[in-house]
Amino acid sequence: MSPASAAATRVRDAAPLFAALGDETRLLLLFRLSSGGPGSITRLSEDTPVSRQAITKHLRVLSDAGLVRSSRQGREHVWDLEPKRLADAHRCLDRISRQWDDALDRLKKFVEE
Amino acid sequence: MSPASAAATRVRDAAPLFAALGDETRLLLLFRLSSGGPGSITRLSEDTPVSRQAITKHLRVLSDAGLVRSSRQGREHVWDLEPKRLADAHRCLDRISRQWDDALDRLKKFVEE
DNA sequence: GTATTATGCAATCAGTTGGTTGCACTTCAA
DNA sequence: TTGAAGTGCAACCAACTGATTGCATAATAC
Repeated sequence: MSPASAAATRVRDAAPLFAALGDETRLLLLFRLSSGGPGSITRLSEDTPVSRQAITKHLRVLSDAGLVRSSRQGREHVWDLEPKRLADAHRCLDRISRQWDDALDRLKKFVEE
Repeated sequence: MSPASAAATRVRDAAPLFAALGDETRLLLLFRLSSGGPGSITRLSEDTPVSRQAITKHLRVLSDAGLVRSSRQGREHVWDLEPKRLADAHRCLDRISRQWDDALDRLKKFVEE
């Protein structure tokens, strides 16, 4: 695969992920889940100033991005982090960080010349 | 600072960054800059299907997020990555990755119990 | 069974976003 | 100096987003 199309693939994977992470309420939800453990919609809504419906929508976005998942327990929907996709996301971030390192090195050398 | 407000601060920093990264065109621009070096708006527009004005707007978004900067050279505006902010972003990604690692560990232990 | 709780669905709304086009302005080169 | 090249600005547009409210539905508790 050419470098250009490799970048394109990487970008198609990463952009929706970043987009899902690019909202304060959603990030707070993720932090809430990662430190406080799983929770129902109602419980997750209690921590925030926005309505339950708004939280539902945000969970849907995170779910579409594969970052969380839900399981039905009685009348409750319990949401939690999705380990597999979370690991994917982590690798994705590392890869981009590494490429940025390379870019920083390039800039550094450029300045030194 | 309490854990909750620490998370809030982290989130306020990270969300706009992720939002800026959450678009294919902008990510491609960043990869283009990190692999191909600095370039004028016209040059950067040549690689993409969208108009020059669209690229200008995306560069503005990236600039607001502190990820790129421009310098005037004659009638051209030359854009390049912003090393300092890029390093900040890198650290931010690492911090979140680490927290996710912790969350994954927690999930793992939870499953094993 | 009936009230309560947890959730889903739909309509609505203002604001943002990603994109375009047209025109004006500055700078460079012949 | 005159035309071409590189940008900026402004208006405009369709689509998406984040959020709300009201009502319906399903499960639980008493």
